[in-house]
Amino acid sequence: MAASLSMSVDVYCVAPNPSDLKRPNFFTRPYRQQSHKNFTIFCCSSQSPPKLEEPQKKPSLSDQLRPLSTTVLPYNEKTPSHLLSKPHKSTWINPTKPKPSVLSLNRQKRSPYSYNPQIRNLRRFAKQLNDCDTSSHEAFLAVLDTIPRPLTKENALLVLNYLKPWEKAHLFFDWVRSQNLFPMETIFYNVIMKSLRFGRQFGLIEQLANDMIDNGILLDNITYSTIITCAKRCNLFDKAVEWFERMYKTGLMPDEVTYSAILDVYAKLGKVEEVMSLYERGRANGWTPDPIAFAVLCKMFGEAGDYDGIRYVLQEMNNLGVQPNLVVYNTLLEAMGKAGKPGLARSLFEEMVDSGITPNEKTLTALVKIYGKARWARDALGLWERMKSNRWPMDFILYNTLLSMCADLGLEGEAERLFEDMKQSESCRPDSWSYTAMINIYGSGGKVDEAMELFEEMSELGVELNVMGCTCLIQCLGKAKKIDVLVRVFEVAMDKGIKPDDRLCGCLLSVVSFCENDDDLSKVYWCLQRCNPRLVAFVRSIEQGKTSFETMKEEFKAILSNTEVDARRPFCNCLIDICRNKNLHERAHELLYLGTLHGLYPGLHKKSAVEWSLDVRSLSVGAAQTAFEEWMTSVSKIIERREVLPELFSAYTGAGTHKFSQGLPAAFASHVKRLAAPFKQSEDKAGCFMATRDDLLPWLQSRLPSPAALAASI
DNA sequence: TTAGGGTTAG
Repeated sequence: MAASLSMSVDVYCVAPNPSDLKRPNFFTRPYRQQSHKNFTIFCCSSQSPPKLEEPQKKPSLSDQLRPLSTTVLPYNEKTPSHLLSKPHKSTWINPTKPKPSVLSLNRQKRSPYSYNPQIRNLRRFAKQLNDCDTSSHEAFLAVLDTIPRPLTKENALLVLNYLKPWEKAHLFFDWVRSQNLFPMETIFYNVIMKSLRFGRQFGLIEQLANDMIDNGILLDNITYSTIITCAKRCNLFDKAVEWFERMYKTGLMPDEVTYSAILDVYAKLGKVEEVMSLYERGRANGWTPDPIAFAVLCKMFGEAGDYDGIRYVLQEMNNLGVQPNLVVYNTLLEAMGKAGKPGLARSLFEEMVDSGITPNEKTLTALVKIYGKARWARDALGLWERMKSNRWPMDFILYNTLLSMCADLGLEGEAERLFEDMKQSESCRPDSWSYTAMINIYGSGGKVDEAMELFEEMSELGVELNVMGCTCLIQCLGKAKKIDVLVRVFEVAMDKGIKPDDRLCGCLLSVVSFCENDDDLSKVYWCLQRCNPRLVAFVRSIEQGKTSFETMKEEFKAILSNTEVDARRPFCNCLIDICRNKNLHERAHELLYLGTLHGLYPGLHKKSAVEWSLDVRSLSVGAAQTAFEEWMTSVSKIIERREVLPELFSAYTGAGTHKFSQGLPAAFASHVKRLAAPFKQSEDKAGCFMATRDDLLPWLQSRLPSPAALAASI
């Protein structure tokens, strides 16, 4: 035995499959910590960022899931007794001997059924039950009396299969059971459970499962997989795992359907290690996963944006000779999009079409989204042409995604044509998403009147306004300084019961940052007060300039903790802009420091031996100016300490072509010009400002080092 | 939905 395989393993583990050793190690990536130091963002020390609460986390569920090594797969009644002792102690397992089983390689067989001559009568009867009024128990019983006789097991099962919604199926199930005509076998429970799963009735399903146990009725793989997937759909992940464990404890081995169902449970919880552990144990057990299992893995790695993981899945499928089907391709495309690989998504799509698979709505939606995000106008429009010429399937989600793509790419004319197409169509009429996309397009193009026309049209046609549409419109009105109209839109939205979210607050806060007169400012504050009074109180306290740094730090942390992750950086950007507009430069620097401390600006500064660079693309104009000053102050300190400097310094603002660009390159250019800093726009790379060490040194040495002094010299 | 698992929208 090769030394590398002579390893001690826990009794529950199977010996490693050598092919698994080729897998890229995506579990042990180094955690990159944001470095910082009090009031100096770019001279690093190693203090940990203060922990912010994640508002969307549900620790109560996932925390209940104990590690797999101590729960799932420990043993069953068939496990040899010598393996059950002292599970904590390492035991040598010879890989050439049979491995402990984790799943059955044979799927559960379904019992064959023969043609039922009464099928037409039974279907007619089921339809009568489906049509009858459930609110009247008597009416239901009256129809039940007319059931074709004799009421055999096969007849009852057929009727149960046809009944919907779940309430009717459940009533019928109880009635059949009360008739005591034949024993209620497993299949009855399986059929009713599937119906209950449609209604997301996990409580009832669990009750029935316990009835089965109490009455000695066997739970099979179909029962368990239905219970597990119902729990999953109800977000009761702890219940899903609990039933999976119970299955092992009763000695029943899961087949691949149940196994991939539980893989999906762990995947949905983001428990990648547990999923991979199960997957590898299954593989070591001789399992060749089917496309559905691979789709689960793809989705999981896609959600994590883990490109190595996606590559691993592709490699595994290739090694095992498993051809991706349409769903796997769709999942892979989504995953490539989430991992930020538009080029690979495009090749994968072509590979799929070449292999003879026709894309469906989901495929095209995924791809349109990817091209839109990547701002690949030519590919997106080419795809649209192919959709039309090949008559590939379209639905309203695809239409709306196309509209959003047009918004991302600023394709106003194309969006107008699509929107008209939707209005003419029977099945894809514009809904609130479509109107929002159009408002977004007009709003980001500064076309206030067109955006407002759509807002009025929505009201006339009874299309529901949503918070996103409202935010886009307010943003556009704010930029156009139409504050009275903005307040009216806000009031209408509130009257319609729209719940303001953090994006809307961020949008109002940005309007605050560029309001020029007090009258307008008080109107916008009035709106913001209704959404987030704590934020208003915070801004007011900053503006007054009397709050201590420590107090501000604590309150800022509390506000961020209560803010959705995506809205945190915009909040901080706006707050910095507000401070700079009020000439509170010191406070702006403190806020940038706090934002960096909380990880809102990752990758702001990069160092190599030859070049140090500042990437301000995700910063507002005021925040970018503040970051630049802070950077230069840090470099000054490094000069004072006579440390080594690189030859080149660069600041990157981006080309400013994005629809949300606030003209950052131009604002940055005038800022460095005002400071007489030796940064020059690169001719090769738009939005990149370069300075050599030889130019920068004398300029910095002629300046005072403090940021406040730098700012004061503007 | 026709006894069990997987994929689409700011």
